[in-house]
Amino acid sequence: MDPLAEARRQWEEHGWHDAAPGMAAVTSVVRVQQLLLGEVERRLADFELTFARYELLRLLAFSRAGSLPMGKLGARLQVHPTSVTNAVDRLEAQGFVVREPHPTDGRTTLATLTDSGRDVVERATKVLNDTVFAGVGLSRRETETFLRLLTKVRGELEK
Amino acid sequence: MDPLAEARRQWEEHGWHDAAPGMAAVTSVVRVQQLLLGEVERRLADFELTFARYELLRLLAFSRAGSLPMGKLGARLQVHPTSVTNAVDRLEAQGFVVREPHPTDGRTTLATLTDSGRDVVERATKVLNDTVFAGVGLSRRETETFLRLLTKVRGELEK
DNA sequence: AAAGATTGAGTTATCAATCTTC
DNA sequence: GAAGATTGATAACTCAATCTTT
Repeated sequence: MDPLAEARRQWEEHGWHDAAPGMAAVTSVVRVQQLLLGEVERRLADFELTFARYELLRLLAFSRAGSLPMGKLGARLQVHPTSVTNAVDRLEAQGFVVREPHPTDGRTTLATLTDSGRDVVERATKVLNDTVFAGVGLSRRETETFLRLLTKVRGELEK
Repeated sequence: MDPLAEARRQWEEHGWHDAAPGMAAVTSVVRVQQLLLGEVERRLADFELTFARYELLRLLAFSRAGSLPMGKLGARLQVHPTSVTNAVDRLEAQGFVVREPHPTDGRTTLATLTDSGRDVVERATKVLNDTVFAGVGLSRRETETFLRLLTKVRGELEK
């Protein structure tokens, strides 16, 4: 018996008809995220990376100089400044990035990709692309619909 | 500029066409979960509950006697045994549940809802139903499609 | 030996407060 | 004073190891 279907059944049974689909959607998103993130992090474990640290490296690798201000990283990844500090601490200890002073603004510090960091992010991307991103269990058409709906929900919540 | 759209653009630009939609889907799910859970927990903060603890109380309130074995809770909520111990520790300190020995099996302990626990979960449910679950930014029809796709992804990942 | 639950160590995220530089 | 980043405290989750009962 599926716990989520059961929860929705209970919601209907209590007469909460207006809220039942939304409850099921929220609970499903939480569960699917847990499963997807788990799968991704299992793959990344070989590289001693979490998804958060992987995303940070990925972003640096996409940038022109392989280097971005801490604040910019937080804005693009949509995480708190503290999380960036934490992640960069860890990545620096692993030798994947280094901290450098900003050339003109003494307040900001730059996180810069090392050769080792560029190497690991390329290898990790290849693995994720092949094992997880290539197939999330939906057809191509379904995936696009799924994305459209996710984007719509996101739009509502971000404004 | 939307960070997620930008990420997908980069993926396509690097020729990772097969993986781009999946990457976007995974990243979107992670982000939407973060936003939805944030919204839910902001509402639950008034009751000093997290979503995990709310779900546990909700499950107990649905049960016949308002009482379930710790292990059963973990199975239904699909979380680790340690998480159940943690959550029940906290809920017990808050006076929302009590631990009781199982009548016949000396190994298992029961988590039992108190009157105060039943009261708080009913009030919290009303707030969540009205403020979050009632509208996740999708039409009724879109919500059902969204749910169908989430269930399909979940099915793939859970097997 | 296996099931049920807990403990303790290690990791990560969040929040308020702080420090430096603009 | 405000922006950028860090520190310290707290909370939550995961994992391996442990303890009790079956």
